[in-house]
Amino acid sequence: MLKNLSHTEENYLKAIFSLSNKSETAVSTNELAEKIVAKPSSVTDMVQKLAEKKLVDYKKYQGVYLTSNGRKTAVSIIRNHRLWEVFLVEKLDFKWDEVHDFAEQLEHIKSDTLIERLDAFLNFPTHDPHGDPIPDKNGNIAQNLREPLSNINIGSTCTLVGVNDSSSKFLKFLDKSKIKLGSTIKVLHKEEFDNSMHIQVDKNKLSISHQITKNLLVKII
Amino acid sequence: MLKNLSHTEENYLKAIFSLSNKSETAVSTNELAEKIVAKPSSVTDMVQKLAEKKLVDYKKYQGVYLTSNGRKTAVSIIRNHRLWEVFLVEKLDFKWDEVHDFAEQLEHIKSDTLIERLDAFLNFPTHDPHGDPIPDKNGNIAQNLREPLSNINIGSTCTLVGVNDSSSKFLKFLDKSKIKLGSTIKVLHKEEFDNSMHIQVDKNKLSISHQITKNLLVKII
DNA sequence: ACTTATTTTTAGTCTTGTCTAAAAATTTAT
DNA sequence: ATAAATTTTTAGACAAGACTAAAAATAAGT
Ligand SMILES: [Mn+2]
Ligand SMILES: [Mn+2]
Ligand SMILES: [Mn+2]
Ligand SMILES: [Mn+2]
Repeated sequence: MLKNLSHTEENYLKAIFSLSNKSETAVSTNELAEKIVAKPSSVTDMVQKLAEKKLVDYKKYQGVYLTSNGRKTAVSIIRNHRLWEVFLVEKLDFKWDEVHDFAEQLEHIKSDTLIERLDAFLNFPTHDPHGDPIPDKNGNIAQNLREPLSNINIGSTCTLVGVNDSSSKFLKFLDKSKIKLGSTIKVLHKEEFDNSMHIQVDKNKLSISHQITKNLLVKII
Repeated sequence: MLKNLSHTEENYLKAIFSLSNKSETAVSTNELAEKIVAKPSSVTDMVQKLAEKKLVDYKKYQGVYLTSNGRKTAVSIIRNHRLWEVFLVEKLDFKWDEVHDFAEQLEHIKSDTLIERLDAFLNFPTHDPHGDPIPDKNGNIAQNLREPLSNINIGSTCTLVGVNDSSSKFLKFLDKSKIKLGSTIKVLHKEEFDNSMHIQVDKNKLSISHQITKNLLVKII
């Protein structure tokens, strides 16, 4: 079913998947180049190659879409990535800000059965350490309804279920502030002029900038 | 300390290491080509590249030796390989004949701390599922004294501690014959004309060919 | 010692994935 | 509607890693 692709090809598919989730329109050469960190000319080359392999639909100057096969491949790699991240945090005691780069390598391990065994070993987790849903083996992704904390009204209470920014810096800041997945967050006050918020996280009260609230994904209780 | 090498370069170092353990002399281009499954001309190219990187000592027509750095790198990859094999067997319930190809990929994961965490998670195993010693983090390899069953005299009793052939076919044959690591083997009879042996393995008696006895590594009790 | 046979190296080519520079298409601005 | 700015594609080049064919060095056989 799924072809044998190079790490590079797989990374392109993953990047196209993630960009096409944001915009719903075709992914442009330029944005893909920025995501992959390569020149647009290189992207054009690769995209033409992926089109030949029927992994993307591509028309000159019109950007690129994943085909059904392309999407399946991308989702499978994301499944690998997130399961390995769970393994690294749950079993090897890494912190949630340490695992992404390892998973970036481990996601490319070619495995018929390995990833299913890993899934079972981890007790079929539904979310990775950053709150992102783990696609099931058929490629279905649970769509959790979640929105940035910045959208939440004063007085409402919600639970932290994810983050928009998985950078080590951001995650370490959250650790320091004792904000973690599952934390109960109550919006105490919203500052008009800079959109900062005063919130209560579990027992603690603190103020956080708009920059932060945009990147905290919550579910209203 | 250890450079960033391609999978290919690492595989060459591993191959040179394993061949130079057998022969004690320089590794020839031809035997390396056979091991790697590539043409001798390709091997010459790569060996010259590794020599530039000071990972091997190489003189035209004289074969190749690992430098201290080359050996360190090779041993580190072997450590990775064997630890991942333990993980796959102990934690993911794979059989000992199923893990080699996965480990062949996993051994190349670049990891400062990952492999040390894995080691701890597995409780610092000393041997892989095929009885091969796992190098410690400093690159020291326990030299277990072991010899082929074919060397053992009639009447002697020994323990199976390793195999010379880790192919799936051989390992499955051993499973079928209820011969496993740790089994007690007593040599009941040696057939002169074909060097086959009649042995007792734990409770069972059976006859096995020279082909088999050469590949069973034992320690006399 | 000389001739074969074998091993090893060189020379030249190919594929993958990248790059720069320049051309072409599209979009934006006047 | 035309010109200017931007995006995207093409053309040509390069490094890594492999290959084939041919040359050079070493080893074996008489
Ligand atoms: Mn990640
Ligand atoms: Mn990747
Ligand atoms: Mn192995
Ligand atoms: Mn390998």
